[in-house]
Amino acid sequence: MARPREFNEDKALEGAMNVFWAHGYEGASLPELLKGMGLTRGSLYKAYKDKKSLFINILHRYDEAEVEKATQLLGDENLKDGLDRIDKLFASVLSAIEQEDYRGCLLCSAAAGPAHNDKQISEAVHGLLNKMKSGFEIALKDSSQHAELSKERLGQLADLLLTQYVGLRILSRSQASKETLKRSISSLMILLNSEKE
Amino acid sequence: MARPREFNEDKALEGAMNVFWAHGYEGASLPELLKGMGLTRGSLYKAYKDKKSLFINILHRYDEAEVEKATQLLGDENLKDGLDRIDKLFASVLSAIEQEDYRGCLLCSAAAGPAHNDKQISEAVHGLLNKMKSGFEIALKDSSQHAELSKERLGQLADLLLTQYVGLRILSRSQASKETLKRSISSLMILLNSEKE
DNA sequence: AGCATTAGGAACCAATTGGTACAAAACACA
DNA sequence: TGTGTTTTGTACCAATTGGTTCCTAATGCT
Repeated sequence: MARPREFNEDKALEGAMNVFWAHGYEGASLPELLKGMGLTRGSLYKAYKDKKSLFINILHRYDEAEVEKATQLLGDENLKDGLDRIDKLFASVLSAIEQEDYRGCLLCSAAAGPAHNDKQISEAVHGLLNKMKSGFEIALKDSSQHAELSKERLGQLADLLLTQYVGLRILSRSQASKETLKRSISSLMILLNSEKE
Repeated sequence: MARPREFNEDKALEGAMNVFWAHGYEGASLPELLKGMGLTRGSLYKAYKDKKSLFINILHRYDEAEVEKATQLLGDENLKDGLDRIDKLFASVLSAIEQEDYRGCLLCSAAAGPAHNDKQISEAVHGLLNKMKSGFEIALKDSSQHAELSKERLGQLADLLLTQYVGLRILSRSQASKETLKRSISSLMILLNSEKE
Protein backbone atom coordinates (compact mmCIF):
# COMPACT_ATOMS: atom_id res chain seq x y z
CA MET A 1 0.00 0.00 0.00
CA ALA A 2 2.93 2.36 0.45
CA ARG A 3 6.62 2.71 0.83
CA PRO A 4 8.04 0.19 3.27
CA ARG A 5 10.44 0.97 6.09
CA GLU A 6 14.02 0.84 5.03
CA PHE A 7 15.53 0.59 8.47
CA ASN A 8 15.57 -2.49 10.63
CA GLU A 9 13.39 -1.51 13.56
CA ASP A 10 15.05 -4.01 15.82
CA LYS A 11 18.53 -2.70 15.10
CA ALA A 12 17.35 0.87 15.50
CA LEU A 13 15.81 0.25 18.90
CA GLU A 14 18.86 -1.69 19.95
CA GLY A 15 20.98 1.31 19.00
CA ALA A 16 18.72 3.72 20.85
CA MET A 17 18.83 1.52 23.93
CA ASN A 18 22.60 1.59 23.94
CA VAL A 19 22.71 5.35 23.65
CA PHE A 20 20.19 5.85 26.45
CA TRP A 21 21.96 3.25 28.53
CA ALA A 22 25.28 4.98 28.21
CA HIS A 23 24.17 8.60 28.51
CA GLY A 24 20.89 8.49 30.38
CA TYR A 25 17.65 10.05 29.18
CA GLU A 26 18.55 13.70 29.40
CA GLY A 27 22.15 13.08 28.44
CA ALA A 28 21.26 11.40 25.18
CA SER A 29 21.08 14.04 22.45
CA LEU A 30 19.08 13.71 19.27
CA PRO A 31 22.16 13.57 17.03
CA GLU A 32 23.64 10.81 19.19
CA LEU A 33 20.41 8.86 19.05
CA LEU A 34 20.12 9.30 15.30
CA LYS A 35 23.67 8.12 14.81
CA GLY A 36 23.19 5.17 17.12
CA MET A 37 19.96 4.20 15.41
CA GLY A 38 21.27 4.80 11.93
CA LEU A 39 18.40 6.96 10.76
CA THR A 40 17.51 10.58 10.24
CA ARG A 41 15.31 13.01 12.05
CA GLY A 42 12.37 12.62 9.74
CA SER A 43 12.22 8.88 10.21
CA LEU A 44 12.67 9.04 13.94
CA TYR A 45 9.88 11.51 14.54
CA LYS A 46 7.56 9.77 12.12
CA ALA A 47 8.13 6.38 13.70
CA TYR A 48 8.44 7.26 17.38
CA LYS A 49 6.68 10.60 17.85
CA ASP A 50 9.30 12.23 20.04
CA LYS A 51 12.21 11.61 22.37
CA LYS A 52 10.13 10.75 25.40
CA SER A 53 7.94 8.27 23.54
CA LEU A 54 11.05 6.70 22.14
CA PHE A 55 12.45 6.39 25.64
CA ILE A 56 9.34 4.70 26.96
CA ASN A 57 9.54 2.38 23.99
CA ILE A 58 13.12 1.66 24.95
CA LEU A 59 12.15 0.95 28.53
CA HIS A 60 9.90 -1.79 27.21
CA ARG A 61 12.74 -3.10 25.13
CA TYR A 62 15.03 -3.01 28.14
CA ASP A 63 12.35 -4.99 29.89
CA GLU A 64 12.25 -7.65 27.18
CA ALA A 65 16.00 -7.78 26.91
CA GLU A 66 17.50 -7.25 30.35
CA VAL A 67 14.81 -7.30 33.01
CA GLU A 68 13.40 -10.43 31.49
CA LYS A 69 16.82 -12.03 31.58
CA ALA A 70 17.12 -11.21 35.27
CA THR A 71 13.68 -12.50 36.21
CA GLN A 72 14.19 -15.64 34.14
CA LEU A 73 17.35 -16.27 36.07
CA LEU A 74 15.56 -15.68 39.35
CA GLY A 75 12.95 -18.24 38.34
CA ASP A 76 15.30 -20.72 36.73
CA GLU A 77 14.43 -24.11 38.17
CA ASN A 78 17.68 -25.61 36.98
CA LEU A 79 19.13 -23.89 39.99
CA LYS A 80 17.15 -25.64 42.66
CA ASP A 81 17.94 -23.29 45.49
CA GLY A 82 16.61 -19.79 44.91
CA LEU A 83 19.43 -18.30 46.88
CA ASP A 84 21.87 -19.55 44.26
CA ARG A 85 19.89 -17.68 41.63
CA ILE A 86 20.06 -14.48 43.62
CA ASP A 87 23.75 -15.03 44.09
CA LYS A 88 24.15 -15.49 40.37
CA LEU A 89 22.25 -12.33 39.57
CA PHE A 90 24.44 -10.25 41.84
CA ALA A 91 27.50 -11.99 40.45
CA SER A 92 26.47 -10.78 37.01
CA VAL A 93 26.40 -7.21 38.28
CA LEU A 94 29.92 -7.71 39.49
CA SER A 95 31.03 -9.31 36.28
CA ALA A 96 29.77 -6.31 34.30
CA ILE A 97 32.14 -3.98 36.06
CA GLU A 98 34.91 -6.54 35.86
CA GLN A 99 34.54 -6.13 32.12
CA GLU A 100 34.70 -2.38 32.65
CA ASP A 101 31.07 -1.91 31.80
CA TYR A 102 30.14 0.97 34.07
CA ARG A 103 26.82 1.78 32.45
CA GLY A 104 24.90 0.35 35.36
CA CYS A 105 21.26 -0.36 34.68
CA LEU A 106 19.09 1.67 32.37
CA LEU A 107 16.12 1.10 34.64
CA CYS A 108 17.92 2.23 37.78
CA SER A 109 19.30 5.30 36.06
CA ALA A 110 15.80 6.12 34.88
CA ALA A 111 14.60 5.75 38.46
CA ALA A 112 17.25 8.23 39.57
CA GLY A 113 16.57 10.62 36.73
CA PRO A 114 13.47 11.31 34.67
CA ALA A 115 11.18 9.20 36.85
CA HIS A 116 11.41 12.02 39.35
CA ASN A 117 9.61 14.48 37.10
CA ASP A 118 7.61 12.55 34.57
CA LYS A 119 4.54 10.54 35.40
CA GLN A 120 4.58 8.27 32.35
CA ILE A 121 8.22 7.40 32.84
CA SER A 122 7.85 6.86 36.56
CA GLU A 123 4.94 4.51 35.96
CA ALA A 124 6.93 2.47 33.47
CA VAL A 125 9.86 2.43 35.88
CA HIS A 126 7.75 1.28 38.79
CA GLY A 127 6.29 -1.46 36.66
CA LEU A 128 9.73 -2.82 35.92
CA LEU A 129 10.94 -2.40 39.48
CA ASN A 130 7.93 -4.39 40.59
CA LYS A 131 8.77 -7.07 38.11
CA MET A 132 12.24 -7.29 39.61
CA LYS A 133 10.73 -7.51 43.04
CA SER A 134 8.45 -10.35 41.97
CA GLY A 135 11.48 -12.14 40.58
CA PHE A 136 13.21 -11.88 43.92
CA GLU A 137 10.08 -13.14 45.66
CA ILE A 138 9.96 -16.21 43.46
CA ALA A 139 13.60 -16.97 44.09
CA LEU A 140 13.06 -16.62 47.83
CA LYS A 141 10.11 -18.96 47.69
CA ASP A 142 12.44 -21.53 46.17
CA SER A 143 15.06 -21.00 48.84
CA SER A 144 15.20 -23.85 51.30
CA GLN A 145 15.87 -21.44 54.11
CA HIS A 146 13.09 -19.02 53.26
CA ALA A 147 10.31 -21.09 51.76
CA GLU A 148 8.54 -21.39 55.08
CA LEU A 149 8.46 -17.70 55.79
CA SER A 150 5.22 -15.76 55.77
CA LYS A 151 4.10 -13.94 52.66
CA GLU A 152 4.74 -10.63 54.39
CA ARG A 153 8.22 -11.58 55.34
CA LEU A 154 9.02 -12.74 51.81
CA GLY A 155 7.79 -9.44 50.44
CA GLN A 156 9.94 -7.61 52.92
CA LEU A 157 13.00 -9.52 51.87
CA ALA A 158 12.20 -9.00 48.22
CA ASP A 159 12.07 -5.24 48.78
CA LEU A 160 15.41 -5.47 50.51
CA LEU A 161 16.88 -7.28 47.52
CA LEU A 162 15.40 -4.75 45.14
CA THR A 163 16.95 -1.91 47.10
CA GLN A 164 20.24 -3.73 47.07
CA TYR A 165 20.05 -4.23 43.33
CA VAL A 166 19.36 -0.57 42.68
CA GLY A 167 22.08 0.54 45.07
CA LEU A 168 24.64 -1.72 43.48
CA ARG A 169 23.89 -0.57 39.98
CA ILE A 170 23.97 3.08 40.89
CA LEU A 171 27.30 2.55 42.61
CA SER A 172 28.49 0.70 39.50
CA ARG A 173 27.58 3.66 37.36
CA SER A 174 29.52 5.99 39.62
CA GLN A 175 32.47 3.66 39.12
CA ALA A 176 32.68 2.57 42.72
CA SER A 177 35.43 0.03 43.25
CA LYS A 178 34.77 -3.59 42.47
CA GLU A 179 35.80 -4.42 46.02
CA THR A 180 33.09 -2.24 47.48
CA LEU A 181 30.43 -4.00 45.45
CA LYS A 182 31.92 -7.39 46.21
CA ARG A 183 31.89 -6.73 49.94
CA SER A 184 28.35 -5.42 49.83
CA ILE A 185 27.13 -8.47 47.98
CA SER A 186 28.84 -11.06 50.14
CA SER A 187 27.66 -9.26 53.21
CA LEU A 188 24.07 -9.53 52.10
CA MET A 189 24.40 -13.14 51.04
CA ILE A 190 25.92 -14.08 54.39
CA LEU A 191 23.04 -12.46 56.25
CA LEU A 192 20.53 -14.10 53.97
CA ASN A 193 22.18 -17.47 54.36
CA SER A 194 22.43 -17.26 58.11
CA GLU A 195 18.71 -16.83 58.49
CA LYS A 196 17.24 -19.82 60.22
CA GLU A 197 13.76 -20.68 61.24
CA MET B 1 41.05 46.77 48.80
CA ALA B 2 38.00 46.67 46.53
CA ARG B 3 34.26 46.48 46.29
CA PRO B 4 32.79 43.99 48.69
CA ARG B 5 30.32 41.28 47.78
CA GLU B 6 26.75 42.38 48.03
CA PHE B 7 25.21 38.94 48.15
CA ASN B 8 25.21 36.64 51.13
CA GLU B 9 27.41 33.79 50.00
CA ASP B 10 25.81 31.43 52.44
CA LYS B 11 22.31 32.12 51.21
CA ALA B 12 23.45 31.89 47.61
CA LEU B 13 25.06 28.49 48.08
CA GLU B 14 22.05 27.30 50.01
CA GLY B 15 19.88 28.35 47.09
CA ALA B 16 22.11 26.63 44.58
CA MET B 17 22.10 23.47 46.66
CA ASN B 18 18.34 23.39 46.66
CA VAL B 19 18.15 23.82 42.90
CA PHE B 20 20.71 21.08 42.27
CA TRP B 21 19.01 18.88 44.84
CA ALA B 22 15.65 19.20 43.15
CA HIS B 23 16.73 19.06 39.51
CA GLY B 24 20.04 17.25 39.50
CA TYR B 25 23.22 18.55 37.94
CA GLU B 26 22.28 18.46 34.28
CA GLY B 27 18.67 19.34 35.00
CA ALA B 28 19.54 22.55 36.80
CA SER B 29 19.63 25.35 34.26
CA LEU B 30 21.57 28.55 34.66
CA PRO B 31 18.46 30.74 34.93
CA GLU B 32 17.06 28.46 37.63
CA LEU B 33 20.32 28.58 39.53
CA LEU B 34 20.55 32.35 39.22
CA LYS B 35 17.02 32.76 40.48
CA GLY B 36 17.58 30.35 43.34
CA MET B 37 20.79 32.07 44.31
CA GLY B 38 19.42 35.56 43.85
CA LEU B 39 22.24 36.85 41.71
CA THR B 40 23.08 37.51 38.10
CA ARG B 41 25.30 35.78 35.60
CA GLY B 42 28.21 38.14 36.06
CA SER B 43 28.38 37.52 39.77
CA LEU B 44 27.98 33.78 39.46
CA TYR B 45 30.74 33.33 36.93
CA LYS B 46 33.01 35.76 38.74
CA ALA B 47 32.55 34.01 42.04
CA TYR B 48 32.30 30.36 41.02
CA LYS B 49 33.99 30.05 37.61
CA ASP B 50 31.37 27.87 35.95
CA LYS B 51 28.51 25.48 36.53
CA LYS B 52 30.67 22.48 37.24
CA SER B 53 32.87 24.28 39.74
CA LEU B 54 29.77 25.57 41.43
CA PHE B 55 28.42 22.05 41.64
CA ILE B 56 31.59 20.72 43.22
CA ASN B 57 31.38 23.59 45.65
CA ILE B 58 27.82 22.55 46.39
CA LEU B 59 28.86 18.95 46.94
CA HIS B 60 31.13 20.24 49.69
CA ARG B 61 28.30 22.20 51.14
CA TYR B 62 26.05 19.17 50.97
CA ASP B 63 28.80 17.41 52.85
CA GLU B 64 28.90 20.02 55.59
CA ALA B 65 25.14 20.21 55.80
CA GLU B 66 23.68 16.76 55.17
CA VAL B 67 26.43 14.16 55.07
CA GLU B 68 27.88 15.60 58.23
CA LYS B 69 24.48 15.39 59.90
CA ALA B 70 24.24 11.73 58.95
CA THR B 71 27.72 10.82 60.14
CA GLN B 72 27.22 12.76 63.34
CA LEU B 73 24.13 10.75 63.97
CA LEU B 74 25.97 7.54 63.23
CA GLY B 75 28.61 8.52 65.77
CA ASP B 76 26.28 9.99 68.35
CA GLU B 77 27.23 8.44 71.68
CA ASN B 78 24.00 9.50 73.28
CA LEU B 79 22.57 6.53 71.49
CA LYS B 80 24.63 3.85 73.10
CA ASP B 81 23.87 1.09 70.67
CA GLY B 82 25.11 1.82 67.17
CA LEU B 83 22.27 -0.16 65.66
CA ASP B 84 19.84 2.37 67.06
CA ARG B 85 21.71 5.10 65.24
CA ILE B 86 21.51 3.22 61.97
CA ASP B 87 17.84 2.68 62.57
CA LYS B 88 17.38 6.37 63.18
CA LEU B 89 19.21 7.30 60.00
CA PHE B 90 17.01 5.06 57.88
CA ALA B 91 13.97 6.33 59.71
CA SER B 92 14.91 9.83 58.62
CA VAL B 93 14.94 8.68 55.00
CA LEU B 94 11.45 7.39 55.52
CA SER B 95 10.31 10.53 57.24
CA ALA B 96 11.48 12.61 54.30
CA ILE B 97 9.10 10.89 51.94
CA GLU B 98 6.37 10.95 54.55
CA GLN B 99 6.67 14.71 54.27
CA GLU B 100 6.45 14.31 50.51
CA ASP B 101 10.07 15.24 50.02
CA TYR B 102 10.99 13.11 47.03
CA ARG B 103 14.26 14.83 46.24
CA GLY B 104 16.24 11.91 47.53
CA CYS B 105 19.88 12.61 48.21
CA LEU B 106 21.99 15.04 46.21
CA LEU B 107 25.01 12.81 46.65
CA CYS B 108 23.25 9.67 45.44
CA SER B 109 21.79 11.47 42.45
CA ALA B 110 25.24 12.75 41.61
CA ALA B 111 26.50 9.18 41.82
CA ALA B 112 23.84 8.12 39.36
CA GLY B 113 24.42 11.06 37.06
CA PRO B 114 27.47 13.20 36.39
CA ALA B 115 29.83 10.98 38.38
CA HIS B 116 29.62 8.60 35.47
CA ASN B 117 31.33 10.96 33.04
CA ASP B 118 33.31 13.45 35.05
CA LYS B 119 36.44 12.59 36.97
CA GLN B 120 36.36 15.55 39.35
CA ILE B 121 32.76 14.97 40.27
CA SER B 122 33.21 11.24 40.67
CA GLU B 123 36.15 11.82 42.99
CA ALA B 124 34.15 14.18 45.14
CA VAL B 125 31.26 11.74 45.16
CA HIS B 126 33.44 8.84 46.16
CA GLY B 127 34.92 10.90 48.95
CA LEU B 128 31.48 11.51 50.39
CA LEU B 129 30.31 7.95 49.87
CA ASN B 130 33.38 6.83 51.76
CA LYS B 131 32.55 9.21 54.54
CA MET B 132 29.12 7.63 54.78
CA LYS B 133 30.70 4.22 54.85
CA SER B 134 33.01 5.25 57.68
CA GLY B 135 29.99 6.52 59.56
CA PHE B 136 28.33 3.14 59.23
CA GLU B 137 31.52 1.43 60.36
CA ILE B 138 31.65 3.52 63.51
CA ALA B 139 28.04 2.78 64.32
CA LEU B 140 28.63 -0.92 63.81
CA LYS B 141 31.63 -0.80 66.11
CA ASP B 142 29.32 0.57 68.78
CA SER B 143 26.75 -2.13 68.20
CA SER B 144 26.70 -4.71 70.96
CA GLN B 145 26.05 -7.43 68.44
CA HIS B 146 28.77 -6.45 66.02
CA ALA B 147 31.55 -4.97 68.10
CA GLU B 148 33.40 -8.25 68.25
CA LEU B 149 33.43 -8.82 64.51
CA SER B 150 36.63 -8.66 62.53
CA LYS B 151 37.66 -5.47 60.81
CA GLU B 152 36.99 -7.08 57.44
CA ARG B 153 33.53 -8.14 58.41
CA LEU B 154 32.68 -4.68 59.72
CA GLY B 155 33.83 -3.16 56.46
CA GLN B 156 31.69 -5.62 54.57
CA LEU B 157 28.63 -4.71 56.57
CA ALA B 158 29.36 -1.02 56.16
CA ASP B 159 29.44 -1.45 52.39
CA LEU B 160 26.12 -3.23 52.59
CA LEU B 161 24.62 -0.37 54.55
CA LEU B 162 26.01 2.14 52.08
CA THR B 163 24.48 0.24 49.18
CA GLN B 164 21.16 0.11 50.96
CA TYR B 165 21.31 3.81 51.70
CA VAL B 166 21.93 4.66 48.06
CA GLY B 167 19.25 2.26 46.89
CA LEU B 168 16.70 3.69 49.26
CA ARG B 169 17.36 7.25 48.26
CA ILE B 170 17.22 6.50 44.56
CA LEU B 171 13.93 4.71 45.09
CA SER B 172 12.73 7.71 47.09
CA ARG B 173 13.54 9.97 44.19
CA SER B 174 11.61 7.79 41.82
CA GLN B 175 8.67 8.13 44.20
CA ALA B 176 8.55 4.50 45.16
CA SER B 177 5.87 3.83 47.73
CA LYS B 178 6.57 4.50 51.37
CA GLU B 179 5.65 0.88 52.10
CA THR B 180 8.34 -0.43 49.82
CA LEU B 181 10.98 1.59 51.60
CA LYS B 182 9.58 0.67 54.97
CA ARG B 183 9.67 -3.04 54.19
CA SER B 184 13.16 -2.80 52.83
CA ILE B 185 14.40 -1.03 55.92
CA SER B 186 12.79 -3.33 58.46
CA SER B 187 14.05 -6.29 56.53
CA LEU B 188 17.57 -5.01 56.78
CA MET B 189 17.28 -4.18 60.44
CA ILE B 190 15.90 -7.61 61.24
CA LEU B 191 18.77 -9.33 59.49
CA LEU B 192 21.27 -7.07 61.19
CA ASN B 193 19.69 -7.66 64.57
CA SER B 194 19.52 -11.40 64.20
CA GLU B 195 23.23 -11.69 63.73
CA LYS B 196 24.78 -13.52 66.65
CA GLU B 197 28.32 -14.53 67.36
C1' DA C 1 40.43 63.09 46.79
C1' DG C 2 41.95 59.78 43.79
C1' DC C 3 43.29 55.35 42.27
C1' DA C 4 43.38 50.48 42.12
C1' DT C 5 40.48 46.71 42.44
C1' DT C 6 36.61 44.16 42.42
C1' DA C 7 31.36 43.29 42.11
C1' DG C 8 27.19 43.80 39.45
C1' DG C 9 24.35 43.67 35.55
C1' DA C 10 22.95 43.75 30.95
C1' DA C 11 23.83 42.78 26.30
C1' DC C 12 25.60 39.55 23.64
C1' DC C 13 27.42 35.01 21.85
C1' DA C 14 27.94 30.68 19.37
C1' DA C 15 26.41 26.20 19.82
C1' DT C 16 23.07 23.01 20.72
C1' DT C 17 18.52 21.67 22.13
C1' DG C 18 14.20 19.11 20.63
C1' DG C 19 10.98 19.50 16.96
C1' DT C 20 8.65 20.66 12.13
C1' DA C 21 7.82 21.39 7.08
C1' DC C 22 8.13 19.82 2.86
C1' DA C 23 9.62 17.89 -1.29
C1' DA C 24 11.60 13.82 -3.31
C1' DA C 25 11.66 8.91 -3.46
C1' DA C 26 9.94 4.26 -3.12
C1' DC C 27 6.76 1.12 -3.03
C1' DA C 28 1.56 -1.42 -3.50
C1' DC C 29 -2.19 -1.85 -5.95
C1' DA C 30 -5.32 -1.03 -9.60
C1' DT D 1 1.49 2.66 -16.21
C1' DG D 2 -0.41 5.54 -13.27
C1' DT D 3 -2.03 6.96 -8.51
C1' DG D 4 -2.30 7.07 -3.69
C1' DT D 5 0.28 6.39 0.44
C1' DT D 6 4.05 6.33 3.27
C1' DT D 7 9.04 6.82 4.21
C1' DT D 8 13.17 9.55 3.84
C1' DG D 9 16.19 13.16 4.13
C1' DT D 10 17.19 17.98 4.15
C1' DA D 11 16.49 22.42 5.40
C1' DC D 12 14.72 25.00 8.69
C1' DC D 13 12.99 26.69 13.23
C1' DA D 14 12.52 29.01 17.74
C1' DA D 15 14.09 28.40 22.18
C1' DT D 16 17.47 27.40 25.33
C1' DT D 17 22.01 25.97 26.64
C1' DG D 18 26.32 27.42 29.22
C1' DG D 19 29.54 31.10 28.88
C1' DT D 20 31.83 35.93 27.79
C1' DT D 21 32.35 40.92 27.32
C1' DC D 22 32.30 45.16 28.92
C1' DC D 23 30.73 49.08 31.08
C1' DT D 24 29.31 50.95 35.47
C1' DA D 25 29.16 51.11 40.43
C1' DA D 26 30.97 50.51 44.85
C1' DT D 27 34.46 50.13 47.97
C1' DG D 28 39.43 50.28 50.59
C1' DC D 29 43.79 52.20 50.82
C1' DT D 30 46.99 55.94 50.40
